[in-house]
This record gives sequence, C-alpha cells and structure tokens, in this order.
Amino acid sequence: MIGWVLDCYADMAENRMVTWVRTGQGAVRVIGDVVPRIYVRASKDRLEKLIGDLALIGVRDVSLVRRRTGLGEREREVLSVAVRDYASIQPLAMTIDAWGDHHDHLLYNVDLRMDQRYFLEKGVFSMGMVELPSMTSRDSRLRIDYQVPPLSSVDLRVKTKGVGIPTFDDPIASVAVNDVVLDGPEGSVLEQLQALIREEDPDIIYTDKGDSFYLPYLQRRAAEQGVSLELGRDRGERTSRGKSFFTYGRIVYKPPGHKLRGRVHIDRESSFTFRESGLNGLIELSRLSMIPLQDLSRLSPGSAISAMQVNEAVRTGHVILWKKNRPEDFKTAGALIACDRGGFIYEPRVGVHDGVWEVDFFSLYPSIMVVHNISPETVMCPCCPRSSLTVPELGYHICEKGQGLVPRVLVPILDRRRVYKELRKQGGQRGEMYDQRTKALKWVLVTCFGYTGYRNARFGRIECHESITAFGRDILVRSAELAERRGFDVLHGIVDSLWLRGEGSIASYCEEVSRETEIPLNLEGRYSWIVFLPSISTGVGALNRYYGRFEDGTLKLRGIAVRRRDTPALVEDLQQDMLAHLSGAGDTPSFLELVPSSLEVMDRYVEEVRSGTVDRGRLVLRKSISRKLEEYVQFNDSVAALRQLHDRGFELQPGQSVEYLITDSTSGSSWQRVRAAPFLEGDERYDAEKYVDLVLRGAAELLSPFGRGIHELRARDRERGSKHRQERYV
DNA sequence: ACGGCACGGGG
DNA sequence: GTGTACGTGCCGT
Repeated sequence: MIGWVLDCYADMAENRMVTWVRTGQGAVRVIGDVVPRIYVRASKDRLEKLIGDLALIGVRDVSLVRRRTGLGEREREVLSVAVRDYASIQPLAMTIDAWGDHHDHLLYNVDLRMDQRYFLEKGVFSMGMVELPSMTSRDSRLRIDYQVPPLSSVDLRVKTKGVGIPTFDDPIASVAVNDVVLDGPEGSVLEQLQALIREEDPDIIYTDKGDSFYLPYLQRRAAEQGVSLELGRDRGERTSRGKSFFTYGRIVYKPPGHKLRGRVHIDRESSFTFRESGLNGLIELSRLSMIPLQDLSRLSPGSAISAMQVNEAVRTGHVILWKKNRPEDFKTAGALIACDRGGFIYEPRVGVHDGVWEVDFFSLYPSIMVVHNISPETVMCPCCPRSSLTVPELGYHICEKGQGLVPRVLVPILDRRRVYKELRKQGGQRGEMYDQRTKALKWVLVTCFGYTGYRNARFGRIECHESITAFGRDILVRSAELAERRGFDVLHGIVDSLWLRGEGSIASYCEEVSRETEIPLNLEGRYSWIVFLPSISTGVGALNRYYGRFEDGTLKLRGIAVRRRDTPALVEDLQQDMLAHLSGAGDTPSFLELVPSSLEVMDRYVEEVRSGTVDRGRLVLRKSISRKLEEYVQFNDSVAALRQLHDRGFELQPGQSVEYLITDSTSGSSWQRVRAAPFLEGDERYDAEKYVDLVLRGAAELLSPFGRGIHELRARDRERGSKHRQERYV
C-alpha cells in the first residue's frame, strides 16, 4: 500500500516514533523506532575516561565512530552515545557537559528534532510518498513534479456567548464545521462536533485563533460539561507554552500551539507560511525541510531553511554542535556594525518622474551566496589563504576548493523557484499551486540571508553577512554605472532595485548586467509616473517611501501610511482614494494637474470626520506592544488602552496588539482619552480634531513634494474653517 | 530638545 | 524555538 507521510512525532512514554500515513483508504498509524544518538568530541584519553564514567551511570551503548564535527573539516573520531530513553537526551547531555568544560569536550546532535532524526535514518520525509507497512520511501525529496497528497479538510469556527473579549467562562453559542452550524445546549454541541469530526475524518482542521483561544476553549467547555472532546485521530493534544520573543526588530507573541495527533491543525492566524503561501507553500517547505506539516505551520521560514541546512550537513557526514547558548545575550554593537554598512542606497530624486523603468535582481542575496560561494566554512577558509576570489571592500578570500553548505542548500531552492515561475507563466489549472510554492520559496530565500547574520543560527557567521552586503553594493554600483553608460538617468537605487529613466534599450541593458554579474536582472515594469518622497526631518530623499503607477494601471506603494499596520481604516481609505484619483494621470504634467483636485478627496474625509458620523470601527488604531503594562515608563494612547483592559481583568502579552478609538487625545485619564476596541459600543464621541489631523497628515504624506506639506494643509484647513464661519454669518 | 516607542522590508 | 540593523516619525515630558 502507498501513502503520504502526514504527521510524525515521538511517543515519549513508549520511546517510539508515531507516523501517520495518509493512504487511499484513510490515515494509518505506523509505529517505528529510532535510537537517538549524541556525540562527544574530546581527546583520546578523555574519551576513554568518558566511556568508563558513562558505564558507571549505566550508559553502555557507546562506540567510537568517524564524523565531521565542523563544516569544511575532515572526519575525526568521536564518541557516539545511544540514548534509549527519548526523555533523557537533554539530561544526559547536561550531565556529560557538567563533567568538563568546552576545552575538554564538545557535544553534538543534542538538540535535533526527533522527527528529523527518524526521517534522516529512514530516508523518508514529511509529505513524501512511502510504501506500507515497511515505510520505505517511494519518493524523492527534490522532485519538482511530485504528487500532492489528497488531503481532506474542514473549517472550524466557534462563536461564544458573551460581549467584549471572549473568555473561557463564556458558554458556546455555536460551532460551525464548514457549512454545518451546530447550536443548542452546550453539551449537545460538543457531542455533535465530536460525531461530525469522527464521521468526516478530515486530514486538516483549519481554524482562526485555534491556538490562542478556540481549541483550549473547547477543551475547557468540554471539561465543564463532563464530556470528552477528541479532535485528533488519537487521544491527546500536543501543546506547548506561549512566548514573547524578540525578532524582526520587535517583540512578537506566539501563543501556545495546539497540535492534534493524526490530524493536522492549522491555525491560519498563527501560521505565517500558510498566510503567505497557502497549503501548497507549506507542503513544498515540509518536503524540503522534512519538518511535519503541523509543526512547520507554526514555524518561521527561517526555521525551515535552518532545518534544510542541518539535514544537508547530516547527510554529508556531519554531527551538529549543541547550541546551548540561549538568546539572552544581545549583540554588543561596535566593531561588527562598523564593517556592515548594509544594503547600498542611491539617494532618490524627490518628486514625480514619468517614464521610469524599474529593474530588480532575481533573489539578489541568495544568488550572491551561490555565485560567490559564500558559506560559514568558505569565507576566509584555512585551505585557500591565497585564493583569487575576494570580497569587494573587505578583501576576505573565499574557498576555491569546494562548494559550501549554504550554496549547496540554496541551489535547488533557487532552481525550483525559477522553474515554478516559468510553469506558472504557462498558465493552466496548476498556476495557483505553483504561485504558492514560489511564494514559500521566496520567503525561505529572504530569511536565509538574515540567518547568516543571526547569532543564534546554527550556520550563521557575521563575515558571511558582511560579504553578501559588500557584493550587493558592488553589484548595484556597477549596474548603475552600466546604466549611465547607456544613457539612463539613475533616479533611485536600493539593495536589489534600480529606477532608471532614458531612451536606451532596457532589455539589452538587463541582458548585459545579467551576463556581467551572473545574476538575472529582470524588468519589474515601467511607471507612467512615480513619486519619491522626502524625509520630513532631513528634507532630502527618503530611502524607502514612494508610490507609483505602472503603465498597466497597477500601483506600487512603499513606506506610506496605507502600508502600515497602525494606520486606521479611515486614513488608509483616504490614501487609497487619493491614489485612485491620481492614477488617472498618465505622465508628470497630468499628475501635477490632478494634485489640486486630489485635495477635494481629502476635504470630503475631513467633513465626514467633523460631522461625527464616521463608523467607529474605521477610526480604530492598532499598535503592537513591546512590554507589559507596568513596564511602560511613558503614558500614551496604547498605555491608556492597556490600562482599561487591565481594569476589566484582561492582560496583554508583549507582541500582542492593542486596539483603540481616540476619544480625547489631550486627556491624562485612561478612560477619557481612548476607548479600547473590545469595549466600543459604536455611539461614543470621538476626538474629531485629532482624526482631522490624521487625515491631513495622510494627505500631506503623499503631496509634500508638491507644496502641500502638513503645515500648508493645516493652514488651508484653518482658512476654510474661517471662510465657512463667515459664510454662516453672512 | 530629547528620549520612548512603533513601524517597514520582500511578493 | 525566535533574521539583522537602521531610518523614520510621532508623542510625551
């Protein structure tokens, strides 16, 4: 019988691996074994002593084997220690670790995932095809035209009885499974739900906020009603702990995961990869990283690339150094940053420009890593001190002898992304599927660069990060020079993109640059017009704030309010409406002609705000919080809203968002100043003048290069106000 | 004037 | 298990 690997996890009590395989006849549970091994590197004498010491505490299944303990190194003798009890891996490692320090010995393969160990040993992988009952692989990980498993799914939606923020004490109002709505007495709803899930037997259950609220809520209600609720195919949920952590330059909150057994729970809210690239994106990354779908849905693309690197290392005879250091030590700035000047930026020419070409490199940073063989073991490798391959500006030499781990992992990813893009262009029913795979791979590629500079990454190294950005700057500068030589005017350039104006052949320019740099430079499009915005503080070109209209009519917007998460719907709508108005222009003169009339769009918004009739929901601001209420040292709108929530017994974790309406922006009292969104009833007075100012700012952001900055628009507003008053008196 | 605080990026 | 550093702008004191 043939099936697909749906899920895999360790049964810690029995020291066995449980794999769920989806066959034509449904899902089958397969029990398997893997003996986890940890490895110790030490001097010969020390290893002899370790063998004796381990025997004293009852660990006798040890042997000397040959493995690579570092990238680019030859195999050496290490001690392999079999750990029969899955729960003892960490404790045993800590015991051994405590017997000496890192001068005496180093430990390896301590913190590998159990599913990863199992898959690597069996030669199978998540979402791959296997033959039962032997669990032998009938699939190949890097196949492009793989057969996608026929997964069935249901959508689970829960409604609670109660007002404001739902709590575990609210009874269930209704539960919907796809289109079937279950309501009535709570106990009966839960029993019907159980029966329905058993009958439908879906492979995937989709929820929104299933992790952060609804699954634990349903369990709690079931316990309260004295009924049992089992949403998986086997008993028990695999839960983890919620956490706030620092990433992407800010704090985010990750709720505890609620993973089912034998069925996959995907919480759309807590799955970045699903949101960005759908089920096909998840499946693609699950196959490549060998991380089970359900786990992967809760991980970042960075974890996926990291897993791919670990897998590649293990397959090529490496053992993986134990990462004990947890991320409490933040980077001490200084020397590191001095070397790293980030991506190169041409100062944009502020204002509107027409007939502008935009060209972008295809996955610039990952391509650089491949073309220039950048990897932790290849940059300043000990084997090629006189290598002719060097990094611009920095002079680091790069290994000439072999391809590094990072490029080895990247090549198939870049190839796949290119092929999927081509397949998508050919059209057909599978277009959407290829598109999703492309998006998933794109994210993996983006984070791969970030990981090289991440101190907690397994294969990170700051010199790699520096080298990549140095090559990037060099490539962009050379490309800009080539453009100028062909008579193009370089209006703006940032990291992997250039904006050019001129009469030359853009196609042959792209060809030339692609040939010279060995990295494809693609034409993103031609703008009818594009506006580069100034920085308010410095007045000169802002790097990443622009909006433009492509010749096919689509808009490209960066860095302006519509793109920000904290912008209220009102201001977002304002900018969209103004942009729609401006997109009627086809060139610079007609654009400038439309600027005055675009202010009429703004005027309508101002009037609506002052009339007091704006739907309160459109005025809600959302801010993510970086700390707990008591840790804030400065009073502001968010803190006011947090206090309100606190007063009513709700606490938010760092990384969660707070939403509120501004009711009196000048008030020092929390309840006067804002109204937290969960307590909104829809008829409260809002601070109209505050919102008028937000509208003016939204408009000024777009029009500041055209004599309509915030000061001008405020003055105009005051003037119109006094004119209105005069008219009324006349 | 200055520190506290939050946001974006890429398709 | 969690990409980086940085520019930017608003707000409160």
